[in-house]
Amino acid sequence: MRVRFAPSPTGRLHIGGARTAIYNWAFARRHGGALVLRIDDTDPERSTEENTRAILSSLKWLGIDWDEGPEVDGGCGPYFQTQRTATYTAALTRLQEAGAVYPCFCSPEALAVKREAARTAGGFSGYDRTCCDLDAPTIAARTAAGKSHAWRLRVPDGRGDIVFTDAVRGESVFRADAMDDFVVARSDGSPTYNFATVVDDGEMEITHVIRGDDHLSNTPRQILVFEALGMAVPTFAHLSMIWGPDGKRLSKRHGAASVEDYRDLGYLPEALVNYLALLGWSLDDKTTMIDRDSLVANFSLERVSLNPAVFDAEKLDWMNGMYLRELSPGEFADRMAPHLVDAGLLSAEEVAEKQAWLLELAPLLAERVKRLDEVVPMVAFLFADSVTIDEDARVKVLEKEGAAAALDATHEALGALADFSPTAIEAALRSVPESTGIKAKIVFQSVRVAVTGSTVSLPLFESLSLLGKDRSLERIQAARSSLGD
RNA sequence: GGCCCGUUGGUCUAGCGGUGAGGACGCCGCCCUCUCAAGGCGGAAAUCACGGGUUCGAAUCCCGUACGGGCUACCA
Repeated sequence: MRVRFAPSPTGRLHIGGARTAIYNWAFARRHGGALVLRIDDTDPERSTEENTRAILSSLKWLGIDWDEGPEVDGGCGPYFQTQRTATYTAALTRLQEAGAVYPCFCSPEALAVKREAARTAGGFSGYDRTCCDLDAPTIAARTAAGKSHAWRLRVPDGRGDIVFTDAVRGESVFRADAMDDFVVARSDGSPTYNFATVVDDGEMEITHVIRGDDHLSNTPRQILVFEALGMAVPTFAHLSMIWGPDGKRLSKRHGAASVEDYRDLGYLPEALVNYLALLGWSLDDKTTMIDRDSLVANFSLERVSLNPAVFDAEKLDWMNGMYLRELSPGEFADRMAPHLVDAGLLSAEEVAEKQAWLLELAPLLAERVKRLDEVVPMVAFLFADSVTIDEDARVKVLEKEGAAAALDATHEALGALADFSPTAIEAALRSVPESTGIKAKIVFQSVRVAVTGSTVSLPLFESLSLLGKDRSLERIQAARSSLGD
């Protein structure tokens, strides 16, 4: 079995494209087939090399490897459509010789006018076959006169219904007479999408075309091309779209829409793959966490759902948190380090120097973070020279009865410690309520606010230990002084 | 306009003629607890879009309607 993923480099790898890639990949791996990566860059206006590079790197980041394509030689290259013009020309020649296509001299403007008219009149708005039966002399004369023409595929007269069995949707029927003679080659000779993909899918011996269902309506057209070319028609499988919360195709308008966006936000590739795999496919009635191997072992097109799925960022967050918590402290530290560096909290060298310290910090963060970018605000207090105390926290905690005395007592208890480990700190702090009679909650919260500036923070004892004795005492002292008397 | 696809709690889904319509996210409550989380337990939440059939029996099969989406380009 041979499948392909054929993104067009007109943008970054979209979340929907990523899911299509994952399904193709899983299908290929499941059946021991090959995944071909082909870059459909026939749109010169919008295709860029930068996008191509970004797409490849996103796929790699997701852990999707391909058997043939850019950077991986196979027998069917090249894998960029812009480098395959000779193939399309040859295919077009075959169609010309077979009389399966004809030149069309109609100008796009004239066609647009007719199309509009036909549409408002109600009914069929396809090409009206003006140039369908031009005789050779006419064609020669127009060409000699310098008139340019496109090539259109002639839908065979008497062609019955176009029927195919979609691997996820079942039997699909399209009436051939509702199909118009569409353009296969533009007047500049370049192939259109519906022609180039078919030629390539045929030449590359693709057996299963798994793609978004925005191509469902194109399928009968493409089948006509396969037939005209005398090539085997592959099995099609159309995946429904991924929507934003408003029921519209997911896009940047909804916020993050590309794989890169999600990477930068601190999602783990394994979480994104898991989430996407289950957005439109299910293993059974209860599996929500599925790793790569199980996905490959169980993926099937039959269990792909037909209806569009709304992308639920909250569920992705939850899932990402699950994966984050499965990481070892070392792995977590490695993954979060880039975010600390990006935020300017640490330099790359410091990351290396403070490995042990980061390893202690990691587990504290892992259980309260859903995205890696959330670590930045949580650890900011550890990097700042001093801390600005949240106004609300000051009023609700520090200015309350007993807070000042608690800070005094804490300062003294901690100051006496030689060992500034979390357990030693905990013992010291727990002794304060006993010796002073101040409620434990007030003691802990006062210290927390003094040291972190907020009523919400990482666990107190560990935070103090991570901060270090000197800086902890300084902050407690500073908070205490600010209270006066 | 024409052609095509889809419709189970707010969201992702299981279901493929007989179920108390199951699970997950989210939400609410309780427990745990130095805050926040994480974790554990429990709960609310679906007249299976609507209307007709078929059948002893329909979320499941058929038809229609509504709503949503896609295609209808010398875009992909």
